[in-house]
Amino acid sequence: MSNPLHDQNGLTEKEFLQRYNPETFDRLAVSVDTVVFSIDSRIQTQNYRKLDEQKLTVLLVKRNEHPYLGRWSLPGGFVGSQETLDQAAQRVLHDKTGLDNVYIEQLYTFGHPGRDPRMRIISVAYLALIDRSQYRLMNVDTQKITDLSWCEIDFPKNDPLRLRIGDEELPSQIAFDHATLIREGLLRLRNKIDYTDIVFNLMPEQFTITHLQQIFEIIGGEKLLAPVFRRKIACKITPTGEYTQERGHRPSQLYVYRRP
Amino acid sequence: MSNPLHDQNGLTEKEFLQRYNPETFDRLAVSVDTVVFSIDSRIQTQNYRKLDEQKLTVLLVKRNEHPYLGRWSLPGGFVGSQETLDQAAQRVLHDKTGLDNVYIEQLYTFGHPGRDPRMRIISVAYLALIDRSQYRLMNVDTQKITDLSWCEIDFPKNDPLRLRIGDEELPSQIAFDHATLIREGLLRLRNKIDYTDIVFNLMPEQFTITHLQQIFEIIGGEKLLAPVFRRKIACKITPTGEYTQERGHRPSQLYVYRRP
DNA sequence: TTTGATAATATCAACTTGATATTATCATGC
DNA sequence: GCATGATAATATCAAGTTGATATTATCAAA
Repeated sequence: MSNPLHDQNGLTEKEFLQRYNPETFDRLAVSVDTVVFSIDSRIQTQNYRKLDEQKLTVLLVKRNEHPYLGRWSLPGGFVGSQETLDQAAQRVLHDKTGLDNVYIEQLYTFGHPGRDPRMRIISVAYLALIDRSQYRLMNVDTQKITDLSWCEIDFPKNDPLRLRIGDEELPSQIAFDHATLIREGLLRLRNKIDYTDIVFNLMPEQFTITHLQQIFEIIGGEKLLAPVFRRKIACKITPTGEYTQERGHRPSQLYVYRRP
Repeated sequence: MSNPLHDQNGLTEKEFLQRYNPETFDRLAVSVDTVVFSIDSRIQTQNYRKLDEQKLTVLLVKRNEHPYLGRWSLPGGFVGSQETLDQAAQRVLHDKTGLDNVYIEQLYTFGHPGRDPRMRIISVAYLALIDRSQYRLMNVDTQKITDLSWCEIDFPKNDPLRLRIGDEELPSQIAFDHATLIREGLLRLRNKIDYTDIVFNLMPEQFTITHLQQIFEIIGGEKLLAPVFRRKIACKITPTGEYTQERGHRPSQLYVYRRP
């Protein structure tokens, strides 16, 4: 729909657009990088008892290309010319990790000149949350990526962020400014866990209240009182009537998320 | 600092970067658009009494170029190749409106293809808050802008957003997707007013509690109870001992923001 | 049946909140 | 002077929420 008005060069909007030359601006690229969190629910059996330790993890890929060849980075890629930013984030996840149809939300846009040695690259960071048990990781892009790994996170309140893969501490090994992106993602998650329901994107279909509380504690970075937690969460979950089959103590009931 | 490792083409990072051609990606631009809010404290005298009505306003500019020639838009511009996004937002404000050294925070990045008819333009939106009495607006860029104006906002809770300049209702007259940007800025402000101190960026040095409460009500979109509000705000402000000189009723004390 | 583990609920004082009522201080006008 | 009408500021208080600890429940093993 062309605007009937003419500008200072006597052009209508239609004429203006036909002559518009995009090359007049500096060369620059836009990428999306995704900070994917999930819970590692590792079950250890000690004596006759089951001990399960929950870990918050973030998904990293090992780069097989310059720059930062051989380093760990977040899964990312350039924004295609015909896709929205949300679509770009979903596509990048699909192309690099095999994950589909994941909960995402835009996190922050990082644009410091020099954050990428190739050229000016502005990165729109996305936060993604998945329940690991419902997804299967795959290294789709073996040309550019040699490895995928869940990286364990330690982030107690008022303490610095620590990242670990196996026995290797790696904040300093992380490519680009991606350690900052992970930190921002964690702070967003810590902030929103109290006034939204996003945490349930990390949970399996059924879960116990104790399990849920542990995840609140890991993300919040501090211990909570069980009766207080139960009161707060009660309105968001529905009991199933089923119970866990753990041994050596009273079984705990399984709940499901109750959508508002 | 070159990486000693070689990639699949046998190149070091240094060699890779020397041969890197940025032209392999689609043409695309990044802009910043700023949503500047301020309070219009208009003072009307009726009979012997002073009535002051507060209005929340957003700064708009009237475009003197295609596209959307003659329409109102947010002040915006392209990101320079050597500046950070925050610097770009501050520069754009300076270049288009004469405002300097303003409180800003990144809001959201809008990248829908087709949001700009010229080409793919990804816009990093910024939220800015100013105390109008401390700044002077200026139309610096008369080439591209014919007018600057504060646009009045009405946004009661659970109701749609309404915008007005003088007697003209203008949501539909706003260029690009800028009505959406304004709405997102308002929702951010409404959300953060309760758990941060950003509202004081809108306030003059000294203010009364009633004045502050009115601003909370406008931004929150709902009425508040005075004693409850006073209790909540008490820890954030310091009484000055000075009082307003209003006539016809008990004078109200002036307060200043107490930084934490 | 005792022990030791975790789950789940009960109890309760301290604190916070929403709401209304009361008191304070001014200018006006009879 | 004193009643009036306006807004500022505080008082009061019941109801609700929170933090914390104590108690009870249910299981398996020894």
